[in-house]
Amino acid sequence: MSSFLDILIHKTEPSSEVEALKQKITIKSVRKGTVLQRGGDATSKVYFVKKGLLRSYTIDEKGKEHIFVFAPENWIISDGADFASPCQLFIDVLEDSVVEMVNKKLFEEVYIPLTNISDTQRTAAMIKRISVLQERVILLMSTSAIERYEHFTKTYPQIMQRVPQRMIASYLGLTPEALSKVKSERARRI
Amino acid sequence: MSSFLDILIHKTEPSSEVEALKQKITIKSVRKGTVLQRGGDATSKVYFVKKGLLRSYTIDEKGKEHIFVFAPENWIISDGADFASPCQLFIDVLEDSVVEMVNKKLFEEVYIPLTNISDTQRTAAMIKRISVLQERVILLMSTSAIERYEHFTKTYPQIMQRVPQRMIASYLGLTPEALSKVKSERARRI
DNA sequence: CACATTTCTTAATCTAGATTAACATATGGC
DNA sequence: GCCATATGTTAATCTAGATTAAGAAATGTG
Repeated sequence: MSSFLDILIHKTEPSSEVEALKQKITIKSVRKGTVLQRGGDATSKVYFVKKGLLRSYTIDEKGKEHIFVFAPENWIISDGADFASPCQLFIDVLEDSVVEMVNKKLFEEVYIPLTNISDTQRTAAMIKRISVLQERVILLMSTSAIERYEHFTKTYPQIMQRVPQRMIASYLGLTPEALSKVKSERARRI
Repeated sequence: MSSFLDILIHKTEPSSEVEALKQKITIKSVRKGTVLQRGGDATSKVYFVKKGLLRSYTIDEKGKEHIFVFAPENWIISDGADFASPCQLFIDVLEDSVVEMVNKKLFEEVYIPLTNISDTQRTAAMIKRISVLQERVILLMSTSAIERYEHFTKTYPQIMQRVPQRMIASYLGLTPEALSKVKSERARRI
């Protein structure tokens, strides 16, 4: 995946529209702990992570966080809700990062038609996304805590090294104590 | 949503390609109970439900079914896995139905570029899909059985009437007994 | 209609994971 | 290096939902 600006720079016929769009894309260094977007915010942005690590999450009525995704280098992160509705997700910064950001509405309406990425490529990317979410739903419905943990370690070994265990628990739909327990039970069994 | 054939029929400039494609789309009446596709099958199809009701689901190692989606009239149903990998889902028929079916690879490679649906429309449809899956993941991670049930009754009242309660339990990630219990507890509380 | 099959409910028991709390280790800032 | 804060572990207790089993209600079929 190329960054937003990379794609625009390589656009074959530069036009004033493309130039105007480039102006709307912000590059920003953001420090660990910065909250970029809150659940309930009216407008939402799309972030391309050039460097560092971001996450998206919800906070339930009891104040508990549930991590939806981690986004390391070269990932895009945003609220998946259609932009008509207010966003569901918080997005914040887990490591000092550099991100490109663009308004989501702009992204969907202008950025996509203006770029050279083919229809097919973009469709393939979205199908991939849907496929990952499908697997996540199936895992949540049909597997135990330890199975989900083992799946995570295999699927995202890089992220394992970079986030505290309690956040992996949160991604898996577990409390930190439960993950700790379940890991030590497995260790004992082996 | 129009059916596959409807979209092709309204294509502005008919061509031999479009005609060839029409030949590849099958319309079929299928009886309740028919299994259209099994998890592990190498190739997968995309189904448009003209009439009736289909569902997709996995079967875990213990033989337990987990329903992924219901698809009533005018819905599209297919395995969301990218077509490189074997399919994860079973698809079967819950009510005598009429479906249009097309090979998934064909659908992605040929059908999409040949039709008049704009890029933007299709992108919007996929974003909607992603948004629904995002909400499903969040619900599975952060809410109780009864909350998920109440959300389902509000979101899919039509489906409520048409499928046995044990299938709703399966969709919610519950056993039928648990759903029955949780419903009667709520009824008592009110 | 009668009988078989599927579906739903209730109740008893069990268990994975939550909750609470206390303590042990890191990690980071001054 | 010292203290504060964030993180991880363990253990005791609790609980939502699973499992098992049995019976009741509904639905379908000859």
